[in-house]
Amino acid sequence: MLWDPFERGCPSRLLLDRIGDRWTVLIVGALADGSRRFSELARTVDGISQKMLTQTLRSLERDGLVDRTVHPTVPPRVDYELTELGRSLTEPLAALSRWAVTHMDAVVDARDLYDAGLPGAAVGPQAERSAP
Amino acid sequence: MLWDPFERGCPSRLLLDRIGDRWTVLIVGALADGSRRFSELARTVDGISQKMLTQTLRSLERDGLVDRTVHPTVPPRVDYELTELGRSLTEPLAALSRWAVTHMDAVVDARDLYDAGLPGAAVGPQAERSAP
DNA sequence: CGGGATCCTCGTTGATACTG
DNA sequence: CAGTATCAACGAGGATCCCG
Repeated sequence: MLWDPFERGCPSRLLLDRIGDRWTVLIVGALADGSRRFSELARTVDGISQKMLTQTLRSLERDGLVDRTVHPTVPPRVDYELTELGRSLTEPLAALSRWAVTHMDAVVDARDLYDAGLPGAAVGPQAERSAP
Repeated sequence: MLWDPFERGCPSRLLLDRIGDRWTVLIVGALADGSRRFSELARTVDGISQKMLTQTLRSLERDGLVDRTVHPTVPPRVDYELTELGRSLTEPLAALSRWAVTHMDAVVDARDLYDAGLPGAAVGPQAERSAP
């Protein structure tokens, strides 16, 4: 079938939403180099609530990106690991993260420039005090 | 400076949010092969409201990813175009889109499997009808 | 045509508390 | 430890109207 994220109702747009999601990027990143426990993920992805962690992991599991393994020990222990499909997503997402980190400085500069330029608003030559 | 998206307050996490954003991916994708007018973008990115289009374009402009050119004609005409910085983001985002489109089928299958497996819930061997 | 400004409303998210 | 459940609330996002 033909998928097109530019189309309103297309499932691929929803999928794109999910994989570009704030937490997804970080969780998949945290799982990139091997299996991790629930609590490890919670610690690695700083600031995530258990709710969002659980919820996001469930989505990833449902979409076949993550395997969930429950060890019947006490206390309970649950391991999460990327599937083959999940590993194929690792590179694109890592590239995105790398872009953000690499170009953060440039973006900060651009913002400063933009914010500084707005108050004056007169970017072009002699735009001010022309009409009385 | 050292940027780390895994840290709670780090600006790079916010930046990652923005570039992974639903509309950003599509807008940058639409601008990937050249300058586009506002109305063209609105038509290309199916289902976006003018508010979100304007808002997202402003963010992209502020972050130095997009150039905005106003032609003083009547009726007005505004062109948007990726900057050098913006073009550097094109590939990572396109890769993400490609991943979504390419693996959509696999994800659909995984979902079907997951949804079908949940009702029974008994994945392991002989888990059912054990306790009366 | 390209927006700016408003209003309003869902949904996502985060705290909190309880369970196995 | 690893969730599930519930609740409150903030904010993203859509619809609408108006202006240059």
